[in-house]
Amino acid sequence: MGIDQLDGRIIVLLAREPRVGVLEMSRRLGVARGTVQARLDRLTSNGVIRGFGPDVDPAALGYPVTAFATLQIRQGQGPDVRAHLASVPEVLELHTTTGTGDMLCRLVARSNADLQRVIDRVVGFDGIVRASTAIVMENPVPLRIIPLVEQAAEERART
Amino acid sequence: MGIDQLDGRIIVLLAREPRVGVLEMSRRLGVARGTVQARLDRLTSNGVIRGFGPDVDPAALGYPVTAFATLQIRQGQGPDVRAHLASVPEVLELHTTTGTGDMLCRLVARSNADLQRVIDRVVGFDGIVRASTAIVMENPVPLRIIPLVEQAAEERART
DNA sequence: GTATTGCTGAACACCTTGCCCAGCGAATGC
DNA sequence: GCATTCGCTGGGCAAGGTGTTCAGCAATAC
Repeated sequence: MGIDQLDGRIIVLLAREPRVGVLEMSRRLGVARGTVQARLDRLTSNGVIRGFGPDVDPAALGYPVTAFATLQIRQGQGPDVRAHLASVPEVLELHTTTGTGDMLCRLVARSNADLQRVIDRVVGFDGIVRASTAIVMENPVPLRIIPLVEQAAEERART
Repeated sequence: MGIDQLDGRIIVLLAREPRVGVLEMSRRLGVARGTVQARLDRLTSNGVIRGFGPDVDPAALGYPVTAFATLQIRQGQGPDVRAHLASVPEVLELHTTTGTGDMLCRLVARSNADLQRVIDRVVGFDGIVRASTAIVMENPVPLRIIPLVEQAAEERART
């Protein structure tokens, strides 16, 4: 487990310029093409790189409102609630957290008014006891991984 | 704004098999290659597709613990707190939410014990009044976009 | 000392990409 | 009604990348 410096540089380069090919990467990194290919194969089969899925902006799709909802679940209703939430397209993400029956989910909606509809659909399910919602106003740090990758590569280097 | 059915099929196909090229996509979708290229160009310049960055799994990097922290910020300290949090690699994401001075951030750590170190670093900053943390136990719905894309394409189709 | 592992540099055929073009149907504007 | 514009089609072209394999070599492990 873990990545070395070359792995780190590959991931960072890939994150900054996803369009570069293997050959171009090998040129930029100063290593052989086969090396980059082997590293990439290893990183993907390792599970370090899950995939290269397109990063879609919900706002551009017509869903500019994001919110986080904390749900309190009745004991034993977890599986049902999960299935219910998974069936709602506006639920982008769902986590179960510490504490009895607590879940945290990320929602999107077409507008603040539409958010009410989404929340009603989300909480309108037997097994959800209580819900509290926080609407996102700004996103100063969008989901990122580069700093963590660099730190992981650095720490490995000191070994 | 918005996407039509072909756009939706392109995004979904791309999300399921990110490695396919433009030519292969055109074959699978039954349209001309130039069409797929034009749509992709439009989707990326539209901002619907932000990029194709590698999807890195923090757990495989050695950070298997995820948590969400809600922070209460002292009035006027917002910008400073943002800069501080942005400088912490373990902060993967930061949102400001409704309510006075509230922020929500996603953290990762090497272990539960390490999480304490991360939290100390995060909250050890003037301007953060209070923090409450929820540790993620399970992730029944990982970050997803396909259902929303399909819904957006469907709704557009009915126009 | 020997085997193993990982990187290098090169070669090969194959295929995709990026770009161009003319034609055509449908929607739009006059 | 008629002309224009727009998007999709299907084709062609040169250029370059990909997937794969190979031998050589250095560092490491046994």
